Amino acid sequence: MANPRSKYNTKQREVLLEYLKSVSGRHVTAGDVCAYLKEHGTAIGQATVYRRLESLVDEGIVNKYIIDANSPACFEYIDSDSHAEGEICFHCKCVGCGRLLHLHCDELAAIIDHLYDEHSFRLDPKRTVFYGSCENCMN
Amino acid sequence: MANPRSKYNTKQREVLLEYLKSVSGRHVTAGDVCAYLKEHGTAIGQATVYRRLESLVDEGIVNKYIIDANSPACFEYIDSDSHAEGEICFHCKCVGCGRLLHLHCDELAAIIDHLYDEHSFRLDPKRTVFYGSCENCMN
DNA sequence: TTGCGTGCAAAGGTTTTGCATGGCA
DNA sequence: TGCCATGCAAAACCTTTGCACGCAA
Repeated sequence: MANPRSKYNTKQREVLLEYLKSVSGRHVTAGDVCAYLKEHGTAIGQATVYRRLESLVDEGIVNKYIIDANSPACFEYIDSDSHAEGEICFHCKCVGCGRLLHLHCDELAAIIDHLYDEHSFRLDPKRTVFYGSCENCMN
Repeated sequence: MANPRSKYNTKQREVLLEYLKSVSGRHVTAGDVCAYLKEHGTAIGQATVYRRLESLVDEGIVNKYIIDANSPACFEYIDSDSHAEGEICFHCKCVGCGRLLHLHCDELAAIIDHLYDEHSFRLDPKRTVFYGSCENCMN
């Protein structure tokens, strides 16, 4: 977990950021990035993908989500719009089928305040995943 | 992510649970378990450790914590005290000091209904851990 | 020119899986 | 007796690292 803050503005960094912006709102894994870029003739070495991704996280331009010990980490470009509005994304993981739901919900966001005010706990939505069953998997 | 709910009560399961109880309050990794049991002449195959650990999580007897993508998962026995009849218990894990808070709170319980009614997601509080910072570690 | 950035391949570490054997109920 | 559980080893998986070369400033 070093701190590979980027000092140069390389083509690879640009391509990567471009792609992340183009899928803004969705979560992608390092593998997704590699696959997509390869298919589009702008391939980047996977080591570089991981290194730049990490540095973008350090720079606060990209968010990193850890869903599960055995799922790859997810990355998401932080839209300056939704960032300004302070929009918070919650993650629900179905233990049945593995599906991941992304929720933007004010009512859920309220629990952050509740936890803070009533329980002196500052919830970090980036690290927190709700586990349960999705529509199709509950029975 | 299969569902290896245990149906038999084997010696291995007992040994594992025994150990987890003995370190109740601390969290241990699968590797810790293997190492400890080997040193104490009650070795269990590592595959079994992983399988039983997962089933104990399914049974709600043990919690699983994912602190970081590249750290091994942590497990912790859930004390039956905080397990009061039918009461719903939420777990908050401080990423700073590792402290684990058990919360019994109706307002939090309400999010289960909310997720179910509005988002068609059935939250499993036994599997879900809230990550963030506790009173002492936020700054 | 100076170092950081890149790419390849290989290593690393955790967790899962295949398969034959053993054990609970 | 019928399954489930176990154990070993090997595989799978994501991610990091070593090293030589390339490139930004």
